[in-house]
Amino acid sequence: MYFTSTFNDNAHMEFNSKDCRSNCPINFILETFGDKWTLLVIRDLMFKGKRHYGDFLASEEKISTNILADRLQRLEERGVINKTIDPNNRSKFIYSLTQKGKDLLPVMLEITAWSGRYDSLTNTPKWFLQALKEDKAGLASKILSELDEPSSK
Amino acid sequence: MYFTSTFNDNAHMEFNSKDCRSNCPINFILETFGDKWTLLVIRDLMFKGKRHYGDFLASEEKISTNILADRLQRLEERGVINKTIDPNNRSKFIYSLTQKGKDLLPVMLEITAWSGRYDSLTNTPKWFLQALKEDKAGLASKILSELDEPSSK
DNA sequence: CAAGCAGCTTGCATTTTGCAAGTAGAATTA
DNA sequence: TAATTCTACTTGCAAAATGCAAGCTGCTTG
Repeated sequence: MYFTSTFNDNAHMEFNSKDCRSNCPINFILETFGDKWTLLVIRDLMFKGKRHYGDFLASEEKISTNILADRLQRLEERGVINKTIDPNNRSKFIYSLTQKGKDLLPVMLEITAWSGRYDSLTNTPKWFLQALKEDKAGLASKILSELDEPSSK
Repeated sequence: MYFTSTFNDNAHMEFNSKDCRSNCPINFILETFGDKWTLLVIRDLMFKGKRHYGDFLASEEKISTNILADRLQRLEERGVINKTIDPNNRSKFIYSLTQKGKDLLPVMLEITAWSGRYDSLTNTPKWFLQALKEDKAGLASKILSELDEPSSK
């Protein structure tokens, strides 16, 4: 079957740690994000304004198309992202973060801070790392408000 | 060769994103922690007072011994943990977090907060989630001080 | 000095990943 | 309106990572 559900039938079905190796919160996040690719999709949605399948494929880490399809489906199943038809082009889908996805922002920001400290070649701009130190909450709400703009492109 | 270095010869060799798929901070953390097991070892060191090889093997997620050996070695190479001989038993090694490892605490706490919000079966105690909301910094410094105690067992 | 423990290593079957190529439907172009 | 292109996948297969069991080695303990 080629058709896949555009809206999440299982939105009411919570994914929780009964389906996991343990009820540990660290393990819980690993069961969804514990691989080399999933968090890059979140990054693209959260920080890079990417919305379409082809946008994710074009990222510099070069995710392969079968892995991307698999990860997008899993993220939708678990309520982290939404998939809707692009009103401007009915052959395209728009992927976006749900509230559950947006709530990963503090995790993403702490990761960015840690990498900023320990990767001498990090591409995070100085002003961003500075803002992380001096006004994390302000930075976070700015990023969230940009996410809610009709289009960030 | 059976013998492996007990102290990190490459401590001066920084692992940075030149060896990675990109210079992105999110990708940087994935290159070390982007798998199903590594972060559980960090959790055991950070929150559970585990120190010995056998302690990690005994965790409820049941890591297998070859994977554990591989992950411990990688973490040591990358300067996230230290490996020393246990003075109480010269056939044992003690693993511990370096400063670089301890600096993952904010990431771990945000993960715990997120899972606390979205996993209805999380095993994180209510008081811990409460403390995360109300006094994150206080909670963090308490955890760090416990890490520095001579033995938390 | 024999037995046991702690920390691995090795071998092999299973699963996941990575790359290339193919497919289906909507939109665009000729 | 027929052919081509665009977008989002699916499929097949080789390569790599994982999982399990067994084995090995250097202490320590009886």
